[in-house]
Amino acid sequence: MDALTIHEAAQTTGWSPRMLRYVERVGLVTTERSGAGYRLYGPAELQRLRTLRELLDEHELGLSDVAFARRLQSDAGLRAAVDGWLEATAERPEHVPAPDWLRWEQEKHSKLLAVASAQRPTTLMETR
Amino acid sequence: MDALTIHEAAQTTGWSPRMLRYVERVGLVTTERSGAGYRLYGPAELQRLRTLRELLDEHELGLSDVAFARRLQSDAGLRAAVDGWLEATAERPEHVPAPDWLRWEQEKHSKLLAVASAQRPTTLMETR
DNA sequence: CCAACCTTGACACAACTGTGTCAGGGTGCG
DNA sequence: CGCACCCTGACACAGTTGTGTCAAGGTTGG
Repeated sequence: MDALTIHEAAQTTGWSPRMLRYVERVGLVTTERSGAGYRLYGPAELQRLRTLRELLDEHELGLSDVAFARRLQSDAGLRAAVDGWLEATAERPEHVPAPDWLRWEQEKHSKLLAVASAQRPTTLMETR
Repeated sequence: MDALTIHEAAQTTGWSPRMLRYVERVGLVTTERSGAGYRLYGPAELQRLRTLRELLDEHELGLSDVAFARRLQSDAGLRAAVDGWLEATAERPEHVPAPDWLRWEQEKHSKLLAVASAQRPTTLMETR
C-alpha cells in the first residue's frame, strides 16, 4: 500500500524518473515490481535514493564510482588485487613534489559544480 | 643512473609514451624529473607500470577506477560514507518492522557524515 | 652543430556516463 | 471508456576517459 510509483518517488527523492530507471540499470537501487511490471518504491528504496544523492553530492562522486565501490565489495579477489597495487604505491612516495593531478581533479570538480548550478534548478519539477 | 627516458620506459612496459604521461596526470605513477624536466623511470616505476597494466587487463578496469580506489584509500571519510551506503544495500530487512531499520539507517548516515566532515582537511597530501 | 630525443599544449575521435525527450504499447481507475 | 500513468527502446547531446598525432620549443650527445 505504501509503495510509490516512479513519478511519485521522483518527486520525493529529487531524482527524475529517467534517472531512477538509470540508477536501477547500474544496479544501485532496484525495486520490486507490481504484477504489471510497475516499479514499486517503498520507504527503504526512497531512503536509499535520498542517501545516495547525499553521498554523491557530498563527495563529488558519480554513480559509476559507487558501482565500482560495490564491485570492490563483492569481489574479494578484485579488492585484494587493487589494494595490493595501491599499497605498493603508498610505500614509495619518494617524490611528492608536483601534485598536479590534485589540482586538475579539483578544477574538474569546480567545473562540474559550476555547470550544475548554472543550469535551470528544475530537476524536480520538469514539465512542459 | 639506471633511469630510463619515457620512450625506453614505454618499450619495456607496453604503455605508449602518451599514456605514460596520462598515467602520471591521473596520479597513478609519477616519476622524478631530470634537471631539464625529463621524466626518469627507475626500476620501481617500471614494475608498477607493468603490474598496473596486468591489473587493468585481468579485471577489466580503467585507470579512473584505480584512481577512485586510491581516493577511497586515502580519504577515510569518503570510504566510510561509501561503505556505509553499500552496507545498507546488502541487507534487505523485510522482516524487520519498517520504522526501526529506517531510523537505524538514518542515524548511521548522519554519523558517517559527521565523521567525514570532522576529518576532512588535508587527507590527501601527507602520504609520507 | 645537428639529429634525436624530451617537454607541454592542442586537435581529433571512439566509447562510456549522465540526462532529457519522444514513440509505441500496456495498465488502472473514476 | 478515456485519461493519466507505467514500461521499454531509441535518438540526442554534453562531458569524461583513453589514445593517437602533430606543433613549437628546449636538451643531449656524438
